[in-house]
This record gives sequence, structure tokens and C-alpha cells, in this order.
Amino acid sequence: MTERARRAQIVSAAIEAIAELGCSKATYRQIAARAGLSSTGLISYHFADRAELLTEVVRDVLGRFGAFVVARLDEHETAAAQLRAFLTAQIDFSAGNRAAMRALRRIQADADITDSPNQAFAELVESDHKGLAELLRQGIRRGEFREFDPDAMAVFVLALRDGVLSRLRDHEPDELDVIRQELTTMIDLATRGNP
Amino acid sequence: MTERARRAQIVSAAIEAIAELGCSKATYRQIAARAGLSSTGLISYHFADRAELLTEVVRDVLGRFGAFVVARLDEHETAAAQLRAFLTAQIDFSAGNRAAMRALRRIQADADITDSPNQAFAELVESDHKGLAELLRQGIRRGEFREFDPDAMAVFVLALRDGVLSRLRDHEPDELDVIRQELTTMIDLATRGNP
Amino acid sequence: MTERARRAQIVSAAIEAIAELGCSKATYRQIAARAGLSSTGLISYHFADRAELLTEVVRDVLGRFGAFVVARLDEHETAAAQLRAFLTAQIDFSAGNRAAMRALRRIQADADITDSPNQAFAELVESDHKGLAELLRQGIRRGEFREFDPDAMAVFVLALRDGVLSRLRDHEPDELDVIRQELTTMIDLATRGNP
Amino acid sequence: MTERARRAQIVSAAIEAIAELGCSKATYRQIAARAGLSSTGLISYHFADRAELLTEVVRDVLGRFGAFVVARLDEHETAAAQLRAFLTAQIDFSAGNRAAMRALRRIQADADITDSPNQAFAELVESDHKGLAELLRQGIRRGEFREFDPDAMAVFVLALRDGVLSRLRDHEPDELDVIRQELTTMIDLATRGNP
DNA sequence: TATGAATGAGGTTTCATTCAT
DNA sequence: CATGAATGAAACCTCATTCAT
Repeated sequence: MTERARRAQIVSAAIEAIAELGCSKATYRQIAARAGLSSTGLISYHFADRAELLTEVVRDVLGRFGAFVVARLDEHETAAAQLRAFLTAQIDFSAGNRAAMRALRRIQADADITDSPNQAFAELVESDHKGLAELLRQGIRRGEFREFDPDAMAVFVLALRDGVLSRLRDHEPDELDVIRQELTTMIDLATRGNP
Repeated sequence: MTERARRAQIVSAAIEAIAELGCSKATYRQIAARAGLSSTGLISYHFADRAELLTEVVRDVLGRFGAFVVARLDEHETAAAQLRAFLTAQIDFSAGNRAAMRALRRIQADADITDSPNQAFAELVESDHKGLAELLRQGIRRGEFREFDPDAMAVFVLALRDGVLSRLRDHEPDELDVIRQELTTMIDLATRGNP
Repeated sequence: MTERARRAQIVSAAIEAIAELGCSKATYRQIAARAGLSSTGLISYHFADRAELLTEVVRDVLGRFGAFVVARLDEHETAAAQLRAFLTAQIDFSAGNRAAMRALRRIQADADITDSPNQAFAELVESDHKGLAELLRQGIRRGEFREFDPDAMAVFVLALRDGVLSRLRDHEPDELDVIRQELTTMIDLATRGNP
Repeated sequence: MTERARRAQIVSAAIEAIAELGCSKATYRQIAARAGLSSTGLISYHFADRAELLTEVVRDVLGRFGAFVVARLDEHETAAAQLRAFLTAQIDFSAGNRAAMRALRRIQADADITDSPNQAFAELVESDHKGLAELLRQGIRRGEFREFDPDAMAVFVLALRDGVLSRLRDHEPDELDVIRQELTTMIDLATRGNP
């Protein structure tokens, strides 16, 4: 079996284990069991460290996540449409990758601020924020949006995204359509220029 | 030393340790050191379990948090004012209890879904949500708010709260005033009835 | 059981294990078995590190060794007599502490030059050499010995000591008396002034 | 690549690794790295055992060592001259093969008494001793040396050799000339017949 | 109650070795 | 012959917990 495939398999099992058990109980034994490995040594063989494994998990999920969202954004032109796409894309990805998203949040909460996985995460949040603020700034400049502080609004939009994701994480996805509709309305109300 | 005082002391040390080190590194040794205890056995003596200790930490923080917010809410009458008070109270408590809030989030993220501390947390989130939705429903009924889905809006408001708290956690509190102002505006725009 | 006694017991078991099996096979399991401990964790409880345990072994043996030799040296006054006492004391100690001496040599050979146990050892060798050279220098000054280079002779005397000890380590002590007698003669011939 | 050459290459890398790191840290990985091998499996392929590899290392060094000394001895006829040649040859070989000699000592010190590498070593020491004792016995018989116990004197001479080598190992070789000169004098004094 | 030594399970990691390719 | 992934035993160490004092 090729190294790459094995690493992917282990990362995938780690995501499952962390999502299900939490970071501290997602031991090598649990991960190995989920991946069908015969020895925890095989994990150490492919990853130098527990830290490296967690970093890889974060990198993997964030990578897929980012690619998914960027592809959706590219389909739209106006700032308002992109803003909507930004939110719905993330909600859709999350709905389809619940375990991965849950694992992500758990790793982030467990890690020391100085730890490598957390740095990757912090960078993403920051770049998310900057990109979104820029999008909003453009929308204001073009007159699509009313005048507001783009940084503050970026915080709110990201917050709404996270909150919705968190809600979807813990409840059945029945609500999804209502929430999606209301979210769009709310964002529109909060951002649009005077009619 | 009285049992009660000792337990409180240990809980307090546990909050420090968890906030600083994360759940998995907040060992009894670390907690004992922070509490000035000479033996980790003393923690086991006062708490049946690690789970019981964590549950107690959650209960303690949530208790203080809830009392603080309720007191603030009681000062207001209209739904709109209570909504604003709900948000600012939580932001203020968080700003003054950063370690406790961070510990809370870490415990929640680390716990197994079935674990007792996580259940306490889930209950709180649910009651938060229900209380808020009821508040919004009242506001709609009284004509203070426009017609929206109160459950969805509750999700959004809680999301905004969490996002703002998270932002304040990781950045200097300079932004606090701008964000607070913009938040009020946004909530008003999103909720108010037609002018 | 007091900490001190437990540490001594573990050190003693470690000496046995190292002497018998060599450094790399003297695992915590072996040591725990020899000490009658129920868990290897108990060794970790009393010693921070394997390095600390080995350092302690070295310190223990060298301490007893040094005390024994100094006591013997103090019984004599002339340089020639002290030189003889120096040699015979060490031979006697070694004969009575074969396991300890063997463990010492093994630790020294295994350790990196930078390791802490080896530093303790290197210091002892150096101080041995200096003390002996000074003794020889005095003997020359007083006319007890012929003119020779005291540093070189110190090397030889220590070499003879080590060689004899090594020989005694690997062979039955039958030869002890002959060797002791011949050694005295040899040293006399090599050091004494012209008659 | 021929089997023979590969084995030699591995042995050579093992010598380096052991000399530098000590027995317990000279893992297959280290050895493979030093030999430029791409897999530790290759070592297992050419040597049945770690024990066999160590035995081979010992055999290799001792073989070269012995050949070197024998060649030097053959240049001399009198017992006194051969005794001097015996010592200087060993010192010279050691000076030119420091890593190999250090590896040798480390293997010996680490090995279980029953282990194969140690047996090879013990045999050498014994044969060294016997050859030397025989040389001395001859010298006495021929009247070149005074009357002494040849076995004891052999112990001393070997001891002097080892001590000098050890000293040279740990100190700059500046002292070499003084020590060599003094050693000759000392041996002469200790062995020569009455003048 | 408090102490601190003891316990035993379990953590990650490394090792020599095997085996399919 | 060579490779490198896989194996499983065993290493050291830490943890929450227990227990005698």
C-alpha cells in the first residue's frame, strides 16, 4: 500500500475517532481500530508525532473546505451574491462533512495556542475574516450595501456562519431550509443599501 | 478546612488549569499545584471522579453566568431592550471571566457526547435558545419586531453572541466599542418592524 | 515506606540488573522485578528519568568508593605507604563490591560523553589523577621516590589499578594474593629512589 | 553488490554508530543512515541478528588489531624488545583506529556475559594474556628479566597498555611522547634483571 | 481530613525483524 | 538483492486513583 494512501486512511480514521470521542480519548488504539490497522506502531511509522497527525487532520479538512467554498464563490459576481454563496457553501460543506467539522472544532479547542494545528486554524480564521471584510468593502463601494464597518460586519457574518453550523451539528437537519431562508433575509436586511 | 471551601478551591484551580493548558493537559498534578495542594489524592478525596470535577466546573461557571444575565434582563421590560441586555450582559460577563469561559468551551469540545459535563452544557444551550426564542416571539406578538421565525432568529442571535465573544477572545478589546455599536444596529435592522 | 529507603532499594536493584545484563537490557521491568516492585511506574515515580536513575547509581557507588579509600589513606603518612594504601584500598573495595563496580564500568561505556552520569565519572577520574600526581610529587620532593614525571606515573598507577580490578572482575580471586604482592614489588621498583 | 562488500560496509557503519552513540543508541536506523542504505531491512537481510552484527564488528576489529600487532612483534627477537614492541604496536594501532577501539569497548561493556560478542572479546583478552605471559617467561628464562610471576606481570603490562590507551582517548595526544618514554623506563625498571 | 507513596492501566513511541513487491 | 511498508513486542513514562498512616 502506498504511503500516501495509508496516511489518508489514518487521517480519516483519526477524524472519525476525534469527532466521536473527543481529542483526549481519541488514542492511537482507537484510531488504529477504526482504520483496521494491526498496530498503533503503524501510526507512529507514518506520522512523527501525535502533533503531526493532528496537524495533518486540520490541513486535510481545511483544504477540502476551502476548495469547496472557493469553487462556489467563483460562480457569482455581485458582492451580495458572493456573500450569500459564501454562507451557503459553508453550510452545505458542513452538512456533508459533519464528522470532519466536529473534529476540527475539537482539535482547535484542545490545542494550546502555540500548537501547530491551532496556528493553521488561526491563520484560516484570520484569512477568512480579511477576505470577507474585503468583499463587504467592495459591496459598500459599489453601493450594493449600506454604510457599515466592514470588519465588524465580517465578525457578524462569520459568527452567523459558525452559529448555524453549530446548530446543525447538534440538531437534526430538518431546520436547514428554514434557517437558510431566514439567514438570507437577515443578511439582506442587515447589509443592503436603502431601497 | 470545610468541605465546601475545599471543593470551591479545587474547582477554581481546575478552571485555571483547563483554560491555560487545555483539557488533556490539565492533569490532577497541574490542578493540585495551582491550588497549592500537596497531594493529588486530595482531589480524588473530594471528587469521586475526574468527570465529577469537570461537571462541577461546568456547573459553577454556568451558574454564575446565568445569574449575571438574569439580573441584567430583569432591569428591562420591552423585548427589544431585553434582547439588547441579553447580548451585552453575556459579553460583559465573558470579558470579566475569560478563563472560566475558555475552560467551558474546552470542556465542551473535549467531552464525549454522552459525558455528563457535555449534557449540562447542551441543556444550557437549549434553555438559552428556548428563552431567547420566547423573548423574540413576545416581541413579534407585541409588534416590536417584524415577522420572522423566532427559532431561526434565536440561532442567529446566539451565533452573534458567540462570534463576538470568540473575536474578543483572540483580539485586543479595542474593537469592543465599535463592535458593540454595530451589533446593536444590526440586530435592530434584522428584527425591527417596519418603520 | 520512606522515599529515601525506596530510592536506595531501587538504586540497589538497578546496580544488580546493570551488572548482570548490561545497560541496554537493564530495563525498568528487570529492575522492578529485582526490587520486588509491583509496577515499573514506581521507578518513574521516584526518579524523573532513566538518566536520573543512572546518575544516582553512579553517585551512590562513587560515594561509597571514595569514602572507603579516603579512610584507608588517612591511616598512613609516607607517600610510599599512601601509594600502597591507595592501590590496596581500591582493590579491596572492588573485591567486596563486584556488582557495583561492574555496573559503574557499564554505565560509563554506554553513556554519551555529554551524559550526566559520564560527567560524574570523568570528574572522578580527573580528581583521582590529580590527587595521585600530587602524592607522587610529594614523594619525589621528600626523596622517597626517584625522579619521574608525576603525571605519567599517575597514569600508570591508575592503569595498574584498573587492570588489576578488571582481572579480578573476570577471574576467580585466587590470584589476588600473588597479584597484590607482585604489584607492590613492581610499584616499589618503579618508583623508589636509588638505594 | 557482492555480499561480502555489503557486509563490510554495514560493519563499518556499525562501528561508526556505536563509537559515536553508544550501543543502545546505535539502532539499525542509525547504522543504515551511516551506510547510506535505504532500508534497515537490508541489515536484517545480511545479518541474522543484531548479535551477529555485533559479533562481526568485534571479529573485524580484533582481526585487524591482532594482525597489526603480530607484524610488529615479528620484527624483534629479544623478549625485552618484543615486550616494548607489543606495547607500542597496540598504542599505535589504537591511535589510528580510535572509533573502532571505542566501539569495541562499548560493545564489551554492554554485552551480557553470555553474549557471543563478549565471548570473542574474553577469548582475545585471555590469549593476549597467555601470549604475553609466555613472552615474559621466556625473558626470565633467558635472563633478560628478573624473577617475577609472569602471570601477574602480564596483568600489569596489559593494564598499563589499557590505561595509557584510555588516557590517550580522553586527553590530547600531546602527552604521548612523555608517556611513551616514561612507560619504557617503568617497564624496564620493573622487569630487568639486576644490573 | 490530609498526606504521599503505591498501583496498574494505558499512553506514545521505537525497535528489530518480516514480507510482498 | 533491495526496498519500504507492516508487525508486534516492549520500552519509558504519566495518569487517576487507592490506601496506610
